[in-house]
Amino acid sequence: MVTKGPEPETVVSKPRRGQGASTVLEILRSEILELKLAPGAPIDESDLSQRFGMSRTPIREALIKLANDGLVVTLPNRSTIVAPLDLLELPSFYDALTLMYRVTTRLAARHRTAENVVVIRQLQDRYAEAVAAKDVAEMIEVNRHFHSQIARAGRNKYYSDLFERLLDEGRRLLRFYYSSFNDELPKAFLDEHEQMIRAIEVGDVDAADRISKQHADQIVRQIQSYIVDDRRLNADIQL
Amino acid sequence: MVTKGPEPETVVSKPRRGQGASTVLEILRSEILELKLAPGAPIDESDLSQRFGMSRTPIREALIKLANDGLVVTLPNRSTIVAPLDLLELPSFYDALTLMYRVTTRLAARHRTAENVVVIRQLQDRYAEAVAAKDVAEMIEVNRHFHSQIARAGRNKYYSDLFERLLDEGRRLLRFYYSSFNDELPKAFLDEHEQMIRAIEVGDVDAADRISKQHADQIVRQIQSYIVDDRRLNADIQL
DNA sequence: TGTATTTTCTTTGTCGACAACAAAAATATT
DNA sequence: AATATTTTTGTTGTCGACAAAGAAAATACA
Repeated sequence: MVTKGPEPETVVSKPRRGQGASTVLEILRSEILELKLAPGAPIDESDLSQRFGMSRTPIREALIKLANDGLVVTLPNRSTIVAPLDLLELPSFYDALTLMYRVTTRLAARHRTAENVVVIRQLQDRYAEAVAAKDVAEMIEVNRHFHSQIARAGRNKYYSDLFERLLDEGRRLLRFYYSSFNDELPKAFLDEHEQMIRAIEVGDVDAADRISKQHADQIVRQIQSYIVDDRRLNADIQL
Repeated sequence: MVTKGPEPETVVSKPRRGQGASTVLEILRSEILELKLAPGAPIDESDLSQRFGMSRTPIREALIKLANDGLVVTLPNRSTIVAPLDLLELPSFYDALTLMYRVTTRLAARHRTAENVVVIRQLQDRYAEAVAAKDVAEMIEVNRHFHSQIARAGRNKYYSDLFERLLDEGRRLLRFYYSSFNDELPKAFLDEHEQMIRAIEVGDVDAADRISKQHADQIVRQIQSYIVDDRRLNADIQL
């Protein structure tokens, strides 16, 4: 409690009323996703309270929301911990991720506006820059926004909410295993992204479906190169 | 604040430490789903605090969780309100509901244990009793548990979480329009449920898929007919 | 009378303190 | 010495109170 180890120490100036919880939420979320906070690590409310210079109440609110997103686990009367990476749930994760890739991209091909396409293209450009600079962190980050924007273009909040949750969890997994991130895969992504954008732009639902499935398979295979356990049972579902 | 109108007044004896928020959460959830709290109605923290005989802190925690489930909307610095029923989002709802019916039933057909089937059959029996007794409230309630249990038998928490959220929202819709609940549909459900159980029991994924899609279409059509009957808002709704 | 400004009032957001619970440490018991 | 029991310690869950932000009411002004 008193000893101050080598921990992440992002602190901000005291935010406005009503912004306390959300700023803490965002900072903690990114620290969890970037593994600055290790899976399973305990989270002390008093520590955070001191660190962010506010009382425990807004800290608590942020933790409740993180628990709802599955990023932390609350142990009653005991400390909250960063959600462990449960390898047994990976097959479920693969299954849902693949399905969400498909339905969100399909819907985007149907409902996208011209403005949507512009925003998505900008993110694709940023991704290309990250690949050129070999900036893995930036690649993971931009990749998430890229697909998140596609999902929003599909205009189905149920899907985009779940998809963003899955993308976050995936981001954590990629971080965990990103040592295997070689130079080839990011370029393959770049090409697939380009095809994806074109299908969305033209409104070709079938093409969007095909490419997004291929893309999901690619990602899943990458993660699986460590954990060989493919049980994506809905991968071939006809939509 | 002082006047006590004809409001729902479920009060419980003071719960144990750590149970405060969750009991409030469950009571509020059911009151929202059963429309005892009208969509758009403001929720006053002090009122609830008095009603449940606890401080505002655990009340607040419950409200945060309800907001995460989309059942209430928090207006910053102003009162929280019960989430409105947004008719413009119905197409998204139909789409997601149908897909979740399908994937959860498919997965259940693969992963169900003997024990799962027993529990599901018990719920089917309860549903049959409710139909015989023409107890609409019980039918809606049991129907939700029936499909929720099927989803859990599929063992994919991403799907079952989303599905339960959708079922809850659907429950609220059915409540809202259930004046036109006639005698025929519930029996059709009974039959479809029976087929569904059999497909799950035998492990026939294709049959499970077919029946669940049929079932979902049935429900969507039912909701749509209510809305067309009650209001003429279908001009903007994609049918 | 109708609009602009000030004041009051209600409700939320935040705070510091205390009580309850569980784990860890210390003591007793065999 | 090993286990059972008690004490201590640390952390969470809950509380009552206060401050900030809007909304409503009251007042001033045209």
